Amino acid sequence: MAGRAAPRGRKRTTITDVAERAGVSVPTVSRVLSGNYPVATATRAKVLRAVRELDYVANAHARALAGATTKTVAFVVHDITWPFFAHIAQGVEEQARQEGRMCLVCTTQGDPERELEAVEQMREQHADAVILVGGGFEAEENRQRLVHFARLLDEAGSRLVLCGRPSPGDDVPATIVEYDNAGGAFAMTSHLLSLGHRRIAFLGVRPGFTTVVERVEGYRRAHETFRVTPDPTLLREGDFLRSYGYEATRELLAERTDVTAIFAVTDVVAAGVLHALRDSGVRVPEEMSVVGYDDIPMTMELTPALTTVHIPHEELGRTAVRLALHRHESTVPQHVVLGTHIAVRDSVAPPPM
Amino acid sequence: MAGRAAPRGRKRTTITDVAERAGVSVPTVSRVLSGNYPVATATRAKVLRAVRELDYVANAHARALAGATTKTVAFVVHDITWPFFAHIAQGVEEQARQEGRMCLVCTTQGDPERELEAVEQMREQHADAVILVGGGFEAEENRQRLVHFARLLDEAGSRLVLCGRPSPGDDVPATIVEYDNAGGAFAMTSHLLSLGHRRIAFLGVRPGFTTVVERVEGYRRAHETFRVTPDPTLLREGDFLRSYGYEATRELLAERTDVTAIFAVTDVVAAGVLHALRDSGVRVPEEMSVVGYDDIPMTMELTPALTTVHIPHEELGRTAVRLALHRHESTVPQHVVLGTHIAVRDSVAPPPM
DNA sequence: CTGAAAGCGCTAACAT
DNA sequence: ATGTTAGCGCTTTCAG
Repeated sequence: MAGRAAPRGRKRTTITDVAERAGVSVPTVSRVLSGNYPVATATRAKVLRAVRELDYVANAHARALAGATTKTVAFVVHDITWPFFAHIAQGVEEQARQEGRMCLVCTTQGDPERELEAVEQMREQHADAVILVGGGFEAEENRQRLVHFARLLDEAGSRLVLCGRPSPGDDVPATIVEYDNAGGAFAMTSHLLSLGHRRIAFLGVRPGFTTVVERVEGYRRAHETFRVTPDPTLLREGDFLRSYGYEATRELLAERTDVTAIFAVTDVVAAGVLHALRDSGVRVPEEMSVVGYDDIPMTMELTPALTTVHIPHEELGRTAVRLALHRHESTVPQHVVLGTHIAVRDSVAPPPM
Repeated sequence: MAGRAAPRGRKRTTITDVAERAGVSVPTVSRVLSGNYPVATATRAKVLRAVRELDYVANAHARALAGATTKTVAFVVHDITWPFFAHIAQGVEEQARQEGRMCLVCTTQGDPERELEAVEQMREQHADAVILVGGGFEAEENRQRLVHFARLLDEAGSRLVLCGRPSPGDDVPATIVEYDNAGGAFAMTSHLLSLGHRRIAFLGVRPGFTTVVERVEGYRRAHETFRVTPDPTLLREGDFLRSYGYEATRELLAERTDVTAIFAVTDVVAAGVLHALRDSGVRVPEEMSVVGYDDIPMTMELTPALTTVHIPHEELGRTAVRLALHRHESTVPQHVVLGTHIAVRDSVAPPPM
């Protein structure tokens, strides 16, 4: 004897039960359910009735093992409660469903170790695609790890997708779906510069963190274009927390009075900035302009409504899934950059004086 | 011959490859990896080395099929971009990971049909638990469907969990994790009544939708307790959208002037309410008190900061997973109601005059 | 159009 | 402590 005693879940109805009840063979049931093979109408009817009567659903694992595709897409994010990720996840889920896939999620809380574990787990699950969402650190070690994952997944017939993260190198079997991160920051900074702002603080620099690096680059390029030399002490290091925006702003105000605009690395940080300015009695935008990045719904609730850079979150997610699953079609590119644009609201004005 | 030609993904490394490379039998590799069986140290080392060299990961499907448990937990939500759901999801994910499970997500956009499909899919996946998050309609048909699902999942050794939705009946094999929805509304309404408010509008009634029904019930009970008869025309039907809050408030203001407080069914609706009041020149809280429900982070950004009912989102999610997975332990209850409480902020004051 | 037979990769009794 | 064997539930050649 072999196999094991039913581990806890007792009798699940299997395809054999259906076959017996319908008075046909197992493969016939399989054919009816797959629907990709000729089956007599009467037979099909018998089978379907048995299926219904028994409340049968196929065992996805058996199916996957026998060779049919997995029908799952995996996505790995830092934190699903951050609107930035939630909205991308939304796009992923939508497209996945449209393509007949289920979604596996993993959150890493920004921990590279957990990202690693997550990818391993996804590999075990044989997901059709593994989508890594959001920025990461540029360290060579990370880059190599990504390349390695890309190859492993590729060999296994799956696909690594980097969504909102730059390519780890040419010739890596991965799908890259970026948004024009630097471009958005460039446009926003230009917007401020063209209004006359010359001392624009950038809050939330994180050396080596891709997302931020790109945003800072856009900030710099705009300054160059306007032939303005940005004051390096105006670039402040920080994370993505609201509390950071608050504190950094208080410090900034305590230190100097020449700043006329604040570019927060994310909308959430900008919320903290606005709060600090209100607490300090600095009027926005009359005395200080404030801008953010991401365009999450909350920006509408801020006072004043926040001018920010719009990212096509849902489309990023949808595109990630679509490109990965259709990578074998010749018309489907494997590296795209989606556009960003400024959403002008009420938190920007020309500098005072 | 049988089996099928590798469908697209070519050679995945299997346990057999590892066994060969390590010079041991397949079950030995299995034992090393499961770690629940004595294995000679030297053998273990050889195996682990082979695993590393080959970048081997076990095939989750084969494993599941052979009887080991699935190691996945599924959750079904309306919309992952709603903070209410995202935060519960966060708790689910956290606890699932802690219990060594992966997470499957499905979003239904509130469509009962899609909820049905989702549960079917989850059944195929043999998730260890299927967590339905959020309210639903009370229709008898839905109730029966839930009971049916509960039984099917139970028979299959899985578990239906209702998170933030009342029990569909006694004697149903399901885990219920609620929050004190009516209690929160009761406390909030009492808060307003005790400050002297007598005309409290409730925006967002949805007949038959569990979440709302309970909130309205709390509203009513509080009125009874204060021996105030609520004006039925003050209960307005609507959905969970910000735009509804806006429009309903404009209408309300156009119709009558005696209302001194507005209870919005959710914080998002409250955001619309506040916006409408600002546009109408009604000061909050001096001329009108406004409260919400859910306590999502955004409430801090509203002007004024919103007084609302706090729901322990993360804990709901964590509890759902924990209770479901440990349902066989005698100390683990299968129906809990987590507490809610008011979070007092700046949007409430005594009525004018 | 349908059934018989083989095998996907793994785990769990059964023997040593 | 390790190898042998059987089988999880399904899909897929291959025969008829």
